[in-house]
Amino acid sequence: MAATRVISDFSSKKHNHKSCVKSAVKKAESICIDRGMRLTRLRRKILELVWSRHGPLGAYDILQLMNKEEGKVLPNTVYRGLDFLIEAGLIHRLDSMNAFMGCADPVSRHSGQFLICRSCESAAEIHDAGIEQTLGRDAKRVGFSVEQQTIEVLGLCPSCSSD
Amino acid sequence: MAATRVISDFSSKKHNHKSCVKSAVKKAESICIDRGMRLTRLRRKILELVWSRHGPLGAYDILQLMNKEEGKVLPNTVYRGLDFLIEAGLIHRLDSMNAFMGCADPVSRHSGQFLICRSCESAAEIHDAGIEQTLGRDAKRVGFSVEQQTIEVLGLCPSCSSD
DNA sequence: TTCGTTAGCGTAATATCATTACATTTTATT
DNA sequence: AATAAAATGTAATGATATTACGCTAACGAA
Repeated sequence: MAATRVISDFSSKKHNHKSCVKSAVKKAESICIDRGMRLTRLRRKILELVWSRHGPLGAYDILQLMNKEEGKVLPNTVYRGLDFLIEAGLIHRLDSMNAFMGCADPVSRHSGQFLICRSCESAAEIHDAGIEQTLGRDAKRVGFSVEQQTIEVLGLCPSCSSD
Repeated sequence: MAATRVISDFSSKKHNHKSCVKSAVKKAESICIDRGMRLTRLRRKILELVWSRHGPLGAYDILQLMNKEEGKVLPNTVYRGLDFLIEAGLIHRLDSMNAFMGCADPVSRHSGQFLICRSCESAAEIHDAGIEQTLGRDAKRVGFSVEQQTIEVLGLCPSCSSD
């Protein structure tokens, strides 16, 4: 049986965050080159901002940050950037909270499986291939052809549930 | 291994829809009585409208229908009704499409597992207890306490994929 | 029954999230 | 350099959801 992987855990205080933003951008650059996609300045900036939170971030939060760090930017611009990044598999969208989060494993395309803390609004991404397969099998049984799976589990993260 | 149940399938042309709305309301009434919840006229009306579509329906669609069939109603009223119905387990919210759908099995509380057709925007609800358990186990492994699971699979329903 | 409390609803305003349409600029290609 | 395609600028608007506050109806206790 395939093991469940933790793609990105709830962010701990001791991890070096700056370096993980950097690493995400580096991965993104190499992926985009490989695939002939253009990681422009704007797109890279948005990716950095998403990663800077190390957790779900709303489009308008990003907009605010952009306006602070770049010149004036309108919503549309942010959404375009986000669309690109999603398309490239560099970030995921969390439907249940209208937010976006960097993907720590953008090389292997996968469905999003998230544990979302309702208290601190942090999130962890996991990947359980078994679930993906089972869901695929279930869908097939009713003649449904799967294009994308979204799994979002709401609850309390370790640190919030110990409070 | 627990079997996967189809809670509500993609709606077929030959099923008697009127009777299934009726049955949903009847179930809802008995559930609310049992639990000491009040299924008011407004709430029942909203439940009927949700069921009348036999598929995901947006809050503002419901609002329009309310305005047609009842007097003037404002968004707030609809959302309050929807919140109640969700709370009672009588409908589910589909986060990926900002829509609401009646639950055909409101007696047994369960997480929502949906197959959503991107073409005709219909949806089927299934319940695979195995997935629910597995996800729970995965969460436990990282110390996450689950309160709610949402699974939304996007793709093509049988009739749309044969086109 | 009456009183006090709570739950439900009416109403308006506003917050939040996302897209459309079209002009302009940049980049890649020839 | 000329052209086409992709990316971005800009404004307006659309779609979804919540807050705040006041009134009324229902419910339980005295």
